[in-house]
Amino acid sequence: MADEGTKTKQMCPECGSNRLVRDFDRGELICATCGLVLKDKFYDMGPEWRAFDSEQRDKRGRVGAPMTFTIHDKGLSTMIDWRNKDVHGRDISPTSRAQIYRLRKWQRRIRVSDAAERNLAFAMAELDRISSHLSLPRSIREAAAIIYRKAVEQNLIRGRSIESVAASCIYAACRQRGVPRTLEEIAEYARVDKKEIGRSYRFIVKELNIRINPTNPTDYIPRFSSELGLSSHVQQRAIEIINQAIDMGLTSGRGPMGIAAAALYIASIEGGERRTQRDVSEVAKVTEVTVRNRYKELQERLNINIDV
DNA sequence: AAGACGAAAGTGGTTGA
DNA sequence: TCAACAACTTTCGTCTT
Repeated sequence: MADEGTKTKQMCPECGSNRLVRDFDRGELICATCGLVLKDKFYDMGPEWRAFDSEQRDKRGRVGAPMTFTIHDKGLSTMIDWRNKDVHGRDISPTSRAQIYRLRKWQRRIRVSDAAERNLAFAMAELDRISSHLSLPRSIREAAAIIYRKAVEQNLIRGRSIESVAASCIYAACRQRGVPRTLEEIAEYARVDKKEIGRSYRFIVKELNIRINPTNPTDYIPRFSSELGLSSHVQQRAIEIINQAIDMGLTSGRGPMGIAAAALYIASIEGGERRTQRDVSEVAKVTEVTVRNRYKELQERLNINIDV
């Protein structure tokens, strides 16, 4: 519903009234007197800065979660009274009683479909917001939206927050397309914690029978190594190490990020571009201890010697 | 002083009875 | 539903460069 009578300096070109009203749900500016729609995009949600890679975007982004778009009708909706009395308290005639009964029925129907629409719109906005923060390609966002719609169709949202389901759809879409983002990264921008997202994710994947390959640690390498400023040579070597590790079955049951981190650590030292365990563990979002454990293992089993 | 190391205790999720 | 279990984290003291 529209905000009540936000007065602006502008005048309606149709009727000359200055009672222009903003409808935030649709992003429209409307004349309250004659109903003319003046602009259908009075705000621009896009950032005023440009970013050329995800790091820059992270640094420049300062958009937080909106606080008050969750109350679905902002308490402004009208309800037809259940009593069969008119405004003067008199009984309503049987003929108009039947009419009013039909009106009530329709109002109920419209209101629920209205709420469903709104929830969907909210979820889509949430998908957009998160995926733009993570610089995800359009195709992933679309995939996430499709998953979300399926979840709605099968009534999987009930009992779960829209936010957590939206976030888990993004996670699922990323996993499906081999563009891995960690749960952490998604949780950073979603208004739900990692645990919640993980729970919804598992549930939805199970219920919708989405087939998801186990994450390959090599998928993380390009992103991590670019964040560490490592050369493509080192990057290549890290992938090589991981593939060897996979062949020897060293990766099963291990967290893919830990493996990726360890391989990058080894490769960076071999290539003379040493990064500290701390640096590597930071971009991979694991602890130094994990990096250490993994890299000790890899070093031992693959007979890699690092002379410092 | 920073980085690397490893022990020990704690956490959250999976599995199998 | 519960306990055992593996992977990973947190924390902290010690060693190395």
